[in-house]
Amino acid sequence: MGRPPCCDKANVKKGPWTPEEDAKLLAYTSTHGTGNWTNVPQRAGLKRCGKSCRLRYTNYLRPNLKHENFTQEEEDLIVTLHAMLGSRWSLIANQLPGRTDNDVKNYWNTKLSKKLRQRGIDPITHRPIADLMHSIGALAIRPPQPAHSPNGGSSSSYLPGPAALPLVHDVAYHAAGILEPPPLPPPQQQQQAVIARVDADAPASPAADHGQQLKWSDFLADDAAAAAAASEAQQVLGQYHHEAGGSGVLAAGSSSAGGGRGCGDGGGGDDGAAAFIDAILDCDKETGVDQLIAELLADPAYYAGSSSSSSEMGWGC
DNA sequence: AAGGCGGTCAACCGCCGGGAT
DNA sequence: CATCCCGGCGGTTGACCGCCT
Repeated sequence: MGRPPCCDKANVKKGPWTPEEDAKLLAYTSTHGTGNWTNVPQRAGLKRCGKSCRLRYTNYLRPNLKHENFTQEEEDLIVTLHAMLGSRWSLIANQLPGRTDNDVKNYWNTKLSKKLRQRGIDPITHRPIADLMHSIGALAIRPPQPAHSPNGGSSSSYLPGPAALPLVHDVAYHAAGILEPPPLPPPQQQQQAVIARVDADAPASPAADHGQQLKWSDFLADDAAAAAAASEAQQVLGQYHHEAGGSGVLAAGSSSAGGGRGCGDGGGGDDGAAAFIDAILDCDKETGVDQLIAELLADPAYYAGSSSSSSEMGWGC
């Protein structure tokens, strides 16, 4: 059962905001601050839904918002973070001062995803499209994967974390091996977090030459840049996980549609995946690379100068 | 000049997690 | 412990605009 409407839709104005409405909302927030949005329309004299007021404020009226075009550095950062986090627009926007999640989302959907596609990169997986086709062919002969979702509602929403970590390598466009989303490991193997390679013929990646299996830790240990980037994603996710209080925030794949968010009531698949994440985080702590993250995030040159930069890909303007 | 078309982006919708009661 | 309510999130929609034919 969904929630009832937050306001009486019959008496609520919809559509574009007028300057007068903006002025009222700004006047109210400047004197009373934000919060308790459900009461804001009444107190500010607006015939709007509280949600609409909040959205208008956070996406347009809020102080310190940037309204100019995205810079090359911001583009690079969005692509990098999207490769690591998927469509966690609020998380990505948090790394871009003055930008809102709506800004980032729109920019991605209208500009960046097309840029990537034009350059032969799948904007969802951040892998070369040609390699994707190859891996699709490999998947076609694999035995079917067990259903992850008990209600079948969001079977496409595998964890972005495990999927994204090797993609950090991919986003560096070093053509790491084609990796599939992590299979749900049996309990005795969860701590090992072993990922099977789909395509043994893929270009070299750490440990790629040494067998059909590799561990996340191999990536972390063998490539400092990838380790740092991966750890960065984990730290961001971990922080978000902490802030959000635990469950639910790690689910939903980068391309899941139709409200595939959250762990819901916690199917077995998500439990396994959560353990998988824990194993990665533990590994990260051991290597100590998480300390690098703050420095990397604080240094724009990391994004501009790393092999993952768009300049290397030539997709700058 | 006008209609079609695609791109952009503000706004809406439905769902979720978490705090309050 | 259960329920209600609020804020937040991501996906989607639709109005607007500029370009092209």
